[in-house]
Amino acid sequence: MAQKTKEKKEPPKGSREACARQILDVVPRAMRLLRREMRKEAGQGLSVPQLRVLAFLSGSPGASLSAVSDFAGVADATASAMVDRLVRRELVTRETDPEERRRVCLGLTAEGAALLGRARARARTRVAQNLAVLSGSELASLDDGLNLLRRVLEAAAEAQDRP
Amino acid sequence: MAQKTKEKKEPPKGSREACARQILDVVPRAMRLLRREMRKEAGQGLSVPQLRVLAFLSGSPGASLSAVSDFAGVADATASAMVDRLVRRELVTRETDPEERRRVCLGLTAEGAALLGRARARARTRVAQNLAVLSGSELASLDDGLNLLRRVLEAAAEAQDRP
DNA sequence: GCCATTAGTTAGCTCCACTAACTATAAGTA
DNA sequence: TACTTATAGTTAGTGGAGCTAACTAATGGC
Repeated sequence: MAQKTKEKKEPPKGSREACARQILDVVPRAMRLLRREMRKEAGQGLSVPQLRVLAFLSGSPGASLSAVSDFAGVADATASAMVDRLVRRELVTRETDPEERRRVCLGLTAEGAALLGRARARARTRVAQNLAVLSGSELASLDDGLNLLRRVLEAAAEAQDRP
Repeated sequence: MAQKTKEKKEPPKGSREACARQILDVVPRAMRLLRREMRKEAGQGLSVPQLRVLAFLSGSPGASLSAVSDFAGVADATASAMVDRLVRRELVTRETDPEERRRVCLGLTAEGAALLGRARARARTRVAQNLAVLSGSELASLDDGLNLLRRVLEAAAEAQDRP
């Protein structure tokens, strides 16, 4: 019954372990591709995390730093440094909230918004070009898979809050 | 009526652009999860790229540095530094090939192989736990999607060689 | 008024990744 | 043979991402 033939230590096909193995293999590769596409003129000097932060701020103007760190899934200090780099490039505004003076109000500058628009569109286009090797139905399958992966990530994020 | 009401500039559903958008969103999140699972006792102090290099050397003993950089998809200098860190931790052996004295022969030490085995198994298990939220058929769909993504990555890698 | 909590920042570390410049070996060629 | 070119790695220098720990400053509760 689904007994594996003890070839090394391969997990049974279709199992969670096999899928985990796939994730461990494919996700880092995909991430590398994204980074490289970003660096190659697509991202106008923005890193992937930076693009993500800009996109977040675009959708949540006035957000606090902890909102950013929460969204990005990194420590406060990391988010602070990331935001600081963006502020120095004048892509993001950072001012203390008049009420709640420990809070900080983040937002995009005009330049930041413009750059986000360009970088986002280009990155998407570049990735889309790479997707040309798939047929329409394959594209749909990939989309389904990504949605499932998203669900897994959301569940994992929740699980991390209350372990 | 899954017709969207023209919210901003959403690309048509199921298009390559929509899928690219998904990838841009989901892959970085997934990568973050992997990194964190690795750091949290799963990876015994190994980073994701380090684990990947060890796994590669496990399957290709005697590989050269350029083989590593090729596999990892990074510049030679990056691979050299990565390998150097592993050598300093005594997880990897590095000796010059007697024939072809500019070449280098890489391999795992016993400790490296043991650590790889542990870290790999644990990382897989941790990720597999997160997959528990999916049903069997969903798991299969995710697996399919990952295989498609893998194909895209391979095509992209080839395209990068001759642009 | 004091104390605990909360929001961010700073400092110090490691790793990843890049480019450019360099060394050393090998292979080709005049 | 000597000169040149190509190949394999390393070194140096830069910058971003991520972490923890320790700190400042503001708020809120008691």
